Amino acid sequence: MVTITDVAREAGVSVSTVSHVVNGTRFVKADTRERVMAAIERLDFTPSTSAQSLKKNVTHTVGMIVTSSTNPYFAEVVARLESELYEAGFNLMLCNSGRDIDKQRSYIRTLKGRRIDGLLVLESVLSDAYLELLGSCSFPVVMLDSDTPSLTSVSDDSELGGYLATRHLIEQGHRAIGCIAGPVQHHQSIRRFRGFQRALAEAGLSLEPDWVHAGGMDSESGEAAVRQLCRSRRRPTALFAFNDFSALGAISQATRQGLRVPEDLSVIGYDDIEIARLLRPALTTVRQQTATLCREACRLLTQAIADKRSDVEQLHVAPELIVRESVAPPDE
Amino acid sequence: MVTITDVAREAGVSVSTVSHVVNGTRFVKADTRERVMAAIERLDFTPSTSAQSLKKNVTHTVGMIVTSSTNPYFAEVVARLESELYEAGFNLMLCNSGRDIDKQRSYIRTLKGRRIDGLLVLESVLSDAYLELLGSCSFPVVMLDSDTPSLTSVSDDSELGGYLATRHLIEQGHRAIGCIAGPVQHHQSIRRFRGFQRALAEAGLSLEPDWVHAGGMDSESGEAAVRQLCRSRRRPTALFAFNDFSALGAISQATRQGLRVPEDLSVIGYDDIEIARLLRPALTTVRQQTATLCREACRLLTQAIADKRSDVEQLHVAPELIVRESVAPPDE
DNA sequence: GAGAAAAACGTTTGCGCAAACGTTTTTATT
DNA sequence: AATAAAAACGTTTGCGCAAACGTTTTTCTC
Repeated sequence: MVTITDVAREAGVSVSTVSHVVNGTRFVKADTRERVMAAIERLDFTPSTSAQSLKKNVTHTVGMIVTSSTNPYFAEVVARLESELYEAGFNLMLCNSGRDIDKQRSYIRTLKGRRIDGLLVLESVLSDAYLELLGSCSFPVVMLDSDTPSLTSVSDDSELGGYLATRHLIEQGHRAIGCIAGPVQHHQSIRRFRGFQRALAEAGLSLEPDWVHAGGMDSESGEAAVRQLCRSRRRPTALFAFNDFSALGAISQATRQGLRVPEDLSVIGYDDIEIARLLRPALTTVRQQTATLCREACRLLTQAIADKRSDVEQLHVAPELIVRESVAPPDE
Repeated sequence: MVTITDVAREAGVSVSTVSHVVNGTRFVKADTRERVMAAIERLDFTPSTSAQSLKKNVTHTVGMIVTSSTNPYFAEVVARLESELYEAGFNLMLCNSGRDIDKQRSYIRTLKGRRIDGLLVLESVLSDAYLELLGSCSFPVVMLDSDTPSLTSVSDDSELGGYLATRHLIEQGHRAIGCIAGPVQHHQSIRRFRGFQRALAEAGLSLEPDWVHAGGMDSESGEAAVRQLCRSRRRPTALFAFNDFSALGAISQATRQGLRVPEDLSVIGYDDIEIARLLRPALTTVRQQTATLCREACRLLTQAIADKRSDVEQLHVAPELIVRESVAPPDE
């Protein structure tokens, strides 16, 4: 590898001058500067980030731990954050934890060793052990979509989202409303459920325990939910699925069982993934303001990095109801 | 930050001993080793990767440049590769190029500076300038889904995939077959088109120029294709969309125009994204063997890194036809 | 044209670590 | 008990770079 010393020799100057030309940290006479730049060009010199980091104690690297970047919503968040960070001069180290505490531990160790400047965490479920690990980090940490009191976070306001979705169903005339929730540890799912309850209570509707189906936020749980509901005596006329995937599964299974959506069963989702608008019927859903969410997360993180402080802050981004075709008044 | 010197002082040994304990590179008496490990634990010491890299000239880092990781197929590839690399002891630096040559150049510069051990590239379109940049890298490069003669690559055998898709349509009795292709520079699209042509020729069918719609491999181009086809005098009875997204768009638009799928129009996609099986009708498509593809790419890269050589190699992975519901015999 | 000030560059150190090279201590051998 | 051999650890250098500290050269000033 070409080093700064090679360049200095080639240009007939000292390493110091090369360094100052590269970094613009000291005045260098025009023709000297040009000689140096020519040498850099000729030798294809790129300063070693490792050496720079060792010296300057910053790495311009941000770690990102995510449960699994295959989930389209997660994938979008990752891509957006990467772009934002690039603009801010940081590179992204991507880590898929797969919800495995050993991998999480291992990644945090690695990232500590790499002396990352900051960390972003996007996980649907957080264990206590994990939170403790995150607390032990000497760099700023920003959580996405999970408000943990001890850490800075930026989240979709899922309570509001759950409320908006449910109220929409109620306004369309539904009084028998079920939901396809996520796992009980899933914090955003809990918040959506709270919004769901609030809207029901406000409308004086009771919550039928049989109509709540806790699943894994995937299409399978949507399918399972519909299968289960069809076996019960009374069937809800509308379903609030806590993400678009389970909504898809629900619609898919309903269609297979001869139920028409939305005539026989209305379904509302959550997330507004790209294909939501492409389905027939197009999916009515709640859209997370991903762009805002990511911008804010990036802003909080880079600011904490720049200021070298990190007072805990909890930000919420309001979601938006997207009305399409999968919800209609009940047929009665 | 805690350094190896701090640990040495805390444990009452030399830095050398600490280093050897950490790396297991020399025998250390059991109780000395325990003292050192206790000190490491107490101080929460993690060796600085920057310093190690500077010394050992390896970074255990692999760069990955991808057009955009939001695309679900790309997202899956990224996630899989990250997992494979993690197993092999590497971390992933994710870079979204957005097809912008300036960003590509900038990322390659950064990655060179970071002295990455290897690079993975997943781009749908490659410019000459970009290829030259990639050629100038001193670390091994593995391309995904784009066979460029000068670089090692692992690709889906899209010619075969295009052939399989088209032959399936023909076997179902279709003789009027159109396609929704990708942009002309898109190499995988070109290969799919070649397979398409080969299958048609083999069946003695002619290729109707009006029935070929070149788009952007997104849902919009699928919609546009169907709109265009419906305006032409004679309409094909089947469509081969070069990816699932454009198939989705096509089906969505066809439904809107009152065409039933598959009764009035059969549609076959490519990729087999997760939701393909959830649609009604479930999407008949060609599945890329992503797992194999990623495993092979990772194997080639890590091997090239380990061997410090990199003889160019071109690998192809055979895709698989997935028959579902969106293709049926024509109605005549 | 002597001295001071400014301009332009050079020498050297230390960041944290691995490992080559060295030293000391212990154990075995006679 | 003297010596050799083996065991266990220490000292030091250099990886590539930034920048503190220094030096030399040039330009003013009177």
